[in-house]
Amino acid sequence: MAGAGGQSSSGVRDARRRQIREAAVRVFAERGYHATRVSDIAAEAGVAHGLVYHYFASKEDLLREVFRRSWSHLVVGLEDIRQGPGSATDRLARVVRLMLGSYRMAPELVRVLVLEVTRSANLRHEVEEIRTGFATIEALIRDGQEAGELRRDVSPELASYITWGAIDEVITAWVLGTLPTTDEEMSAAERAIVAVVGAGLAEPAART
Amino acid sequence: MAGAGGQSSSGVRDARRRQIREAAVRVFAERGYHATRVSDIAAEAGVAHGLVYHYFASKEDLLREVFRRSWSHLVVGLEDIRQGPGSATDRLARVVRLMLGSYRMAPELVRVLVLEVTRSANLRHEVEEIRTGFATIEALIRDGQEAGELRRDVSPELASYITWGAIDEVITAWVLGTLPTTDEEMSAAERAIVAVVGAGLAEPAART
Amino acid sequence: MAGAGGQSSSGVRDARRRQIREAAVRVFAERGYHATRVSDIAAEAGVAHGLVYHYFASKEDLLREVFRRSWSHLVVGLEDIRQGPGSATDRLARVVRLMLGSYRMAPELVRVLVLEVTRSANLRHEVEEIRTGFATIEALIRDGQEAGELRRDVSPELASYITWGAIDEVITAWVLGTLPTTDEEMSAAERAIVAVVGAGLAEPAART
Amino acid sequence: MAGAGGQSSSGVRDARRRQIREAAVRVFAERGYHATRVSDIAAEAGVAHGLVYHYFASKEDLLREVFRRSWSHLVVGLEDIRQGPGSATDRLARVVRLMLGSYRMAPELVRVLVLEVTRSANLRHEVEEIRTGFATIEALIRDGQEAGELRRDVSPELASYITWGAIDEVITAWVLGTLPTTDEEMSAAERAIVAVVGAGLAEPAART
DNA sequence: AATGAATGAGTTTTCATTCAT
DNA sequence: TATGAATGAAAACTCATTCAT
Repeated sequence: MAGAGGQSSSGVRDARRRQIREAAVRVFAERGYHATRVSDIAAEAGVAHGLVYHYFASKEDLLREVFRRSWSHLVVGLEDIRQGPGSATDRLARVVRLMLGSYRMAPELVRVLVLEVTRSANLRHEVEEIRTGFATIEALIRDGQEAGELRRDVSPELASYITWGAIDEVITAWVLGTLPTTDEEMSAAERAIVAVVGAGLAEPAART
Repeated sequence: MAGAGGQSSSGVRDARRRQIREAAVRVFAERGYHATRVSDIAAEAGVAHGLVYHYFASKEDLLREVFRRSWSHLVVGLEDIRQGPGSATDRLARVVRLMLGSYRMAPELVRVLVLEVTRSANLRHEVEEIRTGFATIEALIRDGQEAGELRRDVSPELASYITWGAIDEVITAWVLGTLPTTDEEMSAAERAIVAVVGAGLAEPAART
Repeated sequence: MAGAGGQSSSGVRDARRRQIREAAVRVFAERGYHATRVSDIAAEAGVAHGLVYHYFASKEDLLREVFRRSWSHLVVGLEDIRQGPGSATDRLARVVRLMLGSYRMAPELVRVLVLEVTRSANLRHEVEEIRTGFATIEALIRDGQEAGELRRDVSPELASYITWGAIDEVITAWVLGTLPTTDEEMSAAERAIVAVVGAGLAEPAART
Repeated sequence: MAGAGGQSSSGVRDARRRQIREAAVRVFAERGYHATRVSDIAAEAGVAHGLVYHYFASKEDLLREVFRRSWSHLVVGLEDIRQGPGSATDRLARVVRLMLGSYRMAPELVRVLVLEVTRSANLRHEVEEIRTGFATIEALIRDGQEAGELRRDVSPELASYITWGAIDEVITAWVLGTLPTTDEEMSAAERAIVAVVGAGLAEPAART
């Protein structure tokens, strides 16, 4: 009984944490981190605002948690792609698809990641974690260079920033509404990034 | 004589405005817009905080002013490049140089533009103005496509976001300290962006 | 039980609101609305100043609330008198007694009403509500005229302003300390107003 | 020359004082004393706000000055009436006419006197001076009682407050716009006050 | 005398966080 | 676990007053 109780209450605990976390994502996305009040999050989650502090140490901790949860998910996906099959160009294309796809799946979450975490000066530590994502792309590009598929006159590090920047800018444009987000347009954006970055990083001899 | 007097007192006013604006840039860059107190700006400028309100209506107004001043400068530079001589690829290279160079000239200012204004949800109206910069790059790319220099299978609009994203990401990395900012490294970054975006947007037949 | 709980917690809320409202009355009366700081009110109520904003939207809102609460009480009393028995002169006397009596009961409150609300240009909307009180007196006087008890050569509207003015001036004098407020003196003032206004408004034929 | 110069500059000084004082009256009337900024007054007068402090010690001093200037004018008028010819009732009528007439002449000024000075808790000293006005009316009424014209069962002091209150309330209503201010209506109000207060204070035997 | 830039004390208001229940 | 009342630090902003020119 204690065990079951423990489990079930642990499950309840997790459900509550999740409920609050997801409410936070929506409100952060809507109003921005700084303009969001803890009571807004609580109201969105349908709980008393004091309860937020049972589950999270602070407002910043909540943002951090939102970030970690989703970011680690992305990082795993990127690592899978890097270790997976296909040419470097194919795998880069898959990276673009993963990143842009995550916006399609959870635009509000991505909005928070893009507008709040990535650019926040306070979340230096988290920004470090973002580097993990870059590092995976960087490794993927280095692999491609060593395999003779990708040009070697550009450092893998810089190449990863350029790739990431292209993706990030498009997502930001979707988030801010400066690029349309119909399925058609989103697919076109995906193809455009793949085409430009693919050609831009390809070994000259290998360019189509 | 009255005219001269008017000018000189106007000059004093302008000098003060500028003094406060430049102090604001430094403090915004150092601590971020939200974490900056008006009294920090006043202290940095060496004036009483009340004086800030003599010259600017509010803290947000100050940020807006900082943005407009510097942004319009950049926009003019971009437009000059677009209308200037050279192949589309040459002019794209000049765009990259202008943007990255502005960071070299005034890293704190660019930091504010990049981290605060560009991503701020409150400054929607200003974000609109940012589009002007994109539009110029877009026009430059369209010109290149029509001249047969640049590939036509990517819309000029998306191409401009990709280009901008590559530039923006590198500047952000400089600002956040995740990429080194020695002269050597900054030049390497410039060459990398020019190389990758240039090749990525080039008409296949024209690729070297 | 839930109901009782709801009631009691609502009762706690109401008690706090009341506690703060009554503290506000005392401090407004003591220092005047403009010179009163929200923190003064909080201190008088023995709570943190932030709590004031838990219960009232702003300092002005608090004044408005004080006004509405007490004014509506007076208006009800006036209306009761108007509809009650007795000659018009008797009922006018009762009106005087009600108004002056309210000062005896809650001099601080009346002081706020008289010095702050009634004369404030900002509370125009509330000044509208004050007209309701006048209107009741006006109706009472009109009734008296139609019954042949009161003179008809003075409009009921002007007569109500004159009556009200006599009452208001005496209360103001009490508030400002320019007339003594011993029981004896207050009764004398009441008799004086009743006598003068009564005779002044009486139908000539009916004058004693 | 020195003498002439002194005179003329003294005349200039007086003109400036007057210019600022009259501007202050208009702005106080428009926005109320507390809500009026010194710079508003300066702007209304068309001078720099620093200049206000060359002529007046403080904002409160300015209000005090406005009050004294006009109040002493009224007090002189009241005293003239008291010492003048006619029955007590006639002279009371003249008092009403003087007071109401002053509103016709300078409504903004009267508005300041009525809404700001008379009711201000800060201007205790000035409120004392107001008593002078009451005292004159009180003396006039006492004279009438001693001459057997006015009833003796009401103290002259209370009678003066009642008279004053009737006048004050009507002026306040004009100021706040709750009574119409056409010539016709203003004359009707004057007649009403004279009729009611006159009959109310008359010796019973003498009532018409 | 005149200007208006400069000062800074003072006030309202917000909101993250704590805590009694 | 859950509530929401209570706290108080912190920050933007105002404006009377001073003062250099």
